[in-house]
Amino acid sequence: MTDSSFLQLTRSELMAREDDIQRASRSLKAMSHPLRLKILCVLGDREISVQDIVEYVGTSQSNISQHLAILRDKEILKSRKDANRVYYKVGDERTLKLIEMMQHVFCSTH
Amino acid sequence: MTDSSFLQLTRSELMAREDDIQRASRSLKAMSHPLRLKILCVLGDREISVQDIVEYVGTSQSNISQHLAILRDKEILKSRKDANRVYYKVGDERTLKLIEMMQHVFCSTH
DNA sequence: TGAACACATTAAAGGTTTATAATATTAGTC
DNA sequence: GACTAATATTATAAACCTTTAATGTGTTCA
Repeated sequence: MTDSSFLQLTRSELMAREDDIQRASRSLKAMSHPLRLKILCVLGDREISVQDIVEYVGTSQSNISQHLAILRDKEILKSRKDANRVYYKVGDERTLKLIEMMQHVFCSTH
Repeated sequence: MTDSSFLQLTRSELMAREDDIQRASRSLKAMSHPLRLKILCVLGDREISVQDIVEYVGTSQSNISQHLAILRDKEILKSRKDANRVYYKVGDERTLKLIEMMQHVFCSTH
């Protein structure tokens, strides 16, 4: 091993980096399931109800609900309850940017 | 369901979209394991040998080799053999951009 | 040629994730 | 209060992923 910026890090900087890795990989893992990625693409910057997500994405209500729970737990999505329905949207601006970047990298229509 | 850009898509556009989703989620899944993400971060835009990756990342040679194989299979990394050693680097510019974007979203030092 | 190095492959045990089906909860309507 | 609609939860079996340990392959160098 010759030389690296890694070798110049203090112990606490290394641990922060380790934390970032753990947090990032948890989030990415949450996003990397085909149905969950489809949910994110369908959402974009819109807010959509569970039943509409079910129709767009095309699987059972129970299945969608579990995938939404995973995305909510990892704070990738936020939900809001209005009367009978629950509406979901992407949690913050940076996550939305990341989704756009992913579309840019992976989608044929770009 | 009220209205959506999705409803205006032709069948073949929908299938292209489905393909994008499958391809993207396979790639993201490959990137979302903590060790593999760490490999990507360590690499950045450099080209590094397997043994150096082992030292930076900190697990067994066999384990690193298996994770590298996954990243290579999914075309996230490219490898080049020089004499005794194998060097890895990120496969293309867009993937590199995506990694930078991820760091921007997830790393405390940004 | 043989020893040592760098890397890849394989097998197996353990853990995690997923879809499905069944059931529960909460809110609105009659 | 009973009924329906919308969403969440739970249990479970199957599929999948990960690490470890052992072994294999190719390359250098004495």
